Amino acid sequence: MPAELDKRFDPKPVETRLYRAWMERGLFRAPAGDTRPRFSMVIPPPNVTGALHLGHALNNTLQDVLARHKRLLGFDVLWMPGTDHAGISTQVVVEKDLAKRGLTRHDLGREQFVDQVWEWKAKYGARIVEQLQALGVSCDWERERFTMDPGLSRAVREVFVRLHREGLIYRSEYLVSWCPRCTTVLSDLESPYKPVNGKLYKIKYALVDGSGAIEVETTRPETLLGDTAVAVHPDDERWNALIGKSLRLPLLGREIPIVADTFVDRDFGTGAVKVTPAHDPHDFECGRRLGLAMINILHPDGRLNDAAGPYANLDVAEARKKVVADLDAQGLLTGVTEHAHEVPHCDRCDTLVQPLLSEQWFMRMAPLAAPALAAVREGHVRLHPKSWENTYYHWMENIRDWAISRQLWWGHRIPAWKCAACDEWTVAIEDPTQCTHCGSTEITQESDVLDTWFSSALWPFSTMGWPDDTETLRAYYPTNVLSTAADIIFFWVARMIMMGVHFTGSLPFRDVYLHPLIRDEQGRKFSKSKGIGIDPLDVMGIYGTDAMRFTLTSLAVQGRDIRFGMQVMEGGRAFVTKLWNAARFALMNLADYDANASVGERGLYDRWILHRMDVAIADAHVALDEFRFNDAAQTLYHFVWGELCDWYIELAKIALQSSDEAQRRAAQATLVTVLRGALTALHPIMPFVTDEIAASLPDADGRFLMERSYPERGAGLDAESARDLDALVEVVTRIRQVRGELDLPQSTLVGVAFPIAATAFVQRHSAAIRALARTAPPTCSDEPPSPTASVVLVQGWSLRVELDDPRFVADEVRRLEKELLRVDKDLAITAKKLDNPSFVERAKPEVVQAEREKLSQLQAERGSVHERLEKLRRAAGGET
RNA sequence: GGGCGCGUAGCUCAGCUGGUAGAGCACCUGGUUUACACCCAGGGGGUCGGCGGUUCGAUCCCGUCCGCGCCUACCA
Repeated sequence: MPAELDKRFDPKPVETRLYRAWMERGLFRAPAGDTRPRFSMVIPPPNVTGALHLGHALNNTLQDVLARHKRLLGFDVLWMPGTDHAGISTQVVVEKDLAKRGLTRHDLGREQFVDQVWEWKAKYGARIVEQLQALGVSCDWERERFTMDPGLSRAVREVFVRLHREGLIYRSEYLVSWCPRCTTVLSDLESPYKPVNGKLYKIKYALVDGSGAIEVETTRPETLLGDTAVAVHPDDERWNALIGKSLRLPLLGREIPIVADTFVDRDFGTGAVKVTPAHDPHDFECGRRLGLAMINILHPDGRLNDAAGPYANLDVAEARKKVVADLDAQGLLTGVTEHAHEVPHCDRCDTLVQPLLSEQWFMRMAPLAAPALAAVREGHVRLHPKSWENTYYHWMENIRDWAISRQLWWGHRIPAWKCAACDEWTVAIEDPTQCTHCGSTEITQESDVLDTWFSSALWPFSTMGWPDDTETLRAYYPTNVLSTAADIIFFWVARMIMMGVHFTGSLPFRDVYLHPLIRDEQGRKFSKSKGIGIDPLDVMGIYGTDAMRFTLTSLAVQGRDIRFGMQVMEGGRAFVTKLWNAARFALMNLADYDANASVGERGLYDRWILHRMDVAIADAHVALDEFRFNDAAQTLYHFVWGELCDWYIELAKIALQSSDEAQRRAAQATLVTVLRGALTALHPIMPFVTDEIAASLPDADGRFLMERSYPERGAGLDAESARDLDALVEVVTRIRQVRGELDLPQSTLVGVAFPIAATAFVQRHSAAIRALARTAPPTCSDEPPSPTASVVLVQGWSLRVELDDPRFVADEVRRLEKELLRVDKDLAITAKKLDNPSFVERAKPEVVQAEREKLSQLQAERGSVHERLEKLRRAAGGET
């Protein structure tokens, strides 16, 4: 005796109950020891900074779809969960939190501050996990990892030490992007360009010998304090006579040379460039090439230092103002123009980035990039959509060394110790007690930590126990799929590939799925700082988790962003409700159903829906294999709504009320089979509602859907039966069209007459036609239609719909006229094609043949419509 | 400045290898039929951004222009 379902589905209590039950049953656990084929993924570890956003919801829904799908296919699945310490981001939020209490991290000191961050991590890391679980994700939570876990920290040290030993990690003075607010170096990736409306200042530099002056232009006039040359293009006839002469640096009076360098663009400004090697990336390169002095004019906090002479201790903005004023006063400022350009800002705190000279740890990338590039080129790693591969190639081919040190407190502290005696570095996995170079015990550890992405790059194997040769690693590494956002291809994906190849000898994953970016209704990128965004927890609260998951899945198209407004959720919710109600209908009709009794011969309609289900599930699986999540969702949606509910359930009602016990039982059994099949197929997308319904089906056995598998393929339908069903659908639809166009109410049953040739068809489907098209019992005769009949041509039969009311004649005339217009239009197009000799000659024969058939069909249709119309007009004319 | 992508019904978007355009929502009409008004049945609505080209035939291929977006870049 099946359970009853409530009139309405109430998601929340079901979600919490089921998730707990799944966990208790250990359904997400990856055993590592068994013999089934394996499928593994690592979660892109969310930052412990804050809360889950809609992008996470999308990405993790899609991963969960894959994980559950593979389980239903019989795979041993590991989906490895965890979180990321997110160096700068987390440090910044904790500092902001401290600032509310009027404290800075320096008030606490390093150790205490780091303790504070761990507290933050404990709190928000747990919250993130809760939110992921609310989404229903089936990660193996017993294996949850954090990038600063002891094991992962050991992996980080191991990698650092090995790379250092291989000469791939080195220290160097370099012009880095510096955030004066965070007082740390930023990678290129962490300092995005933003448009700024600046000014272009034209400044006059006088020649020392008094023979004239050169004008240069700059957007950052304060940097002239650090100028050590002015450069011109060697082939520039305006200036090359002056090369080698000296200029008097304005304000400070220093003598600087005029140098030649081809990096100068002769067409920009005056063709002469001031060179500030310590504060501009291009000038730095130029300075290196020419051996120019490098004068650093900045303190790490962004104020000017003593090298700036009278401008010392001003911050950059103040110094600029004063420099400009002083230049102007001395008549050296010869022009100011508006100048819009793009300037790097700190990705985390939006502060203007300053290029600054400093000693940093670097990682040599070119040797690592080569195999990673080849892996994608040769198709061993595939990006989906493929279009991202070009972006990947471009970046990898032009890869630069990676500045890996960060002047932060939160993160993996660099395992390098500096000797006070010999000034050498000792790099070691275990904390050393003395210098390996001179044996001195006067060593102190580097205070810098590693860029967050350093540990993220190891994630696929560090989470599985590397560098130990663990069972987990052997079983689940390399992983199969990585699903992530496209904007971190370089930050993360490329680096995982490089590190994976280098340290494990294997590519860390085969397929990389880049999910679409979610934007708001106006197409803006979601952003916490601008307050643009939708909280997935709100969405789940209002519409239910299944509805959100279904909606997100059906929006996940390859290569296109998603515009998300709350309104699109309605469709998902409606679908959940539809499924629920279909199940309610089934259960109402299964009260006396015995799951163990044998099922006799299934009816035509039963076999049809089983066949349709087979096709739908197969299509959905192909779509999933190709990461076409939207297609998978849509295929199943259409099957459930457009075929199961719209047609099969309506057809089944006939059998269910039938006095033929065998027919009734077959329909009951089919209903159970199809419903369970549909629920299973939808389970990866909508895990909660499907499991909830499945538990009340009469064949429930206490197992969850995930403990079962997809329905077996096979309940085939022969081609002839399929055509028979197509004909039925068309007949019913055509009758409904006539009814609809004449606005007949449901209560009006119309008479329908088929030609004698259709007798067998009518006998087979009489009950269905009556019920679905709301007709009187259909008859078969070849008599001409009565004056008040509407005639439609379907399946080659002239079908008469008796209207029994002269009032409808006018409507019918209008309907036929419209019909005639349509047929004539189609006829014209088809005829034109066939009249074209080159079409008949050159088009594929089967296409020509199809056109010919279409032509004759249309001609017959036209004849019938026309004849009918004439008759009606005559009849109408005769009456009035 | 380069590279990539997008522009299809009022809205949000599907349309794999070229053969007379689809869905959901919205809109209009009619509906309490053994689940579902978050529903059922029917309907209207598109020169597939513009212009050229290839082809018997182009939303789909090529060129170009217009309008968006993303990535990337050393014009100070």
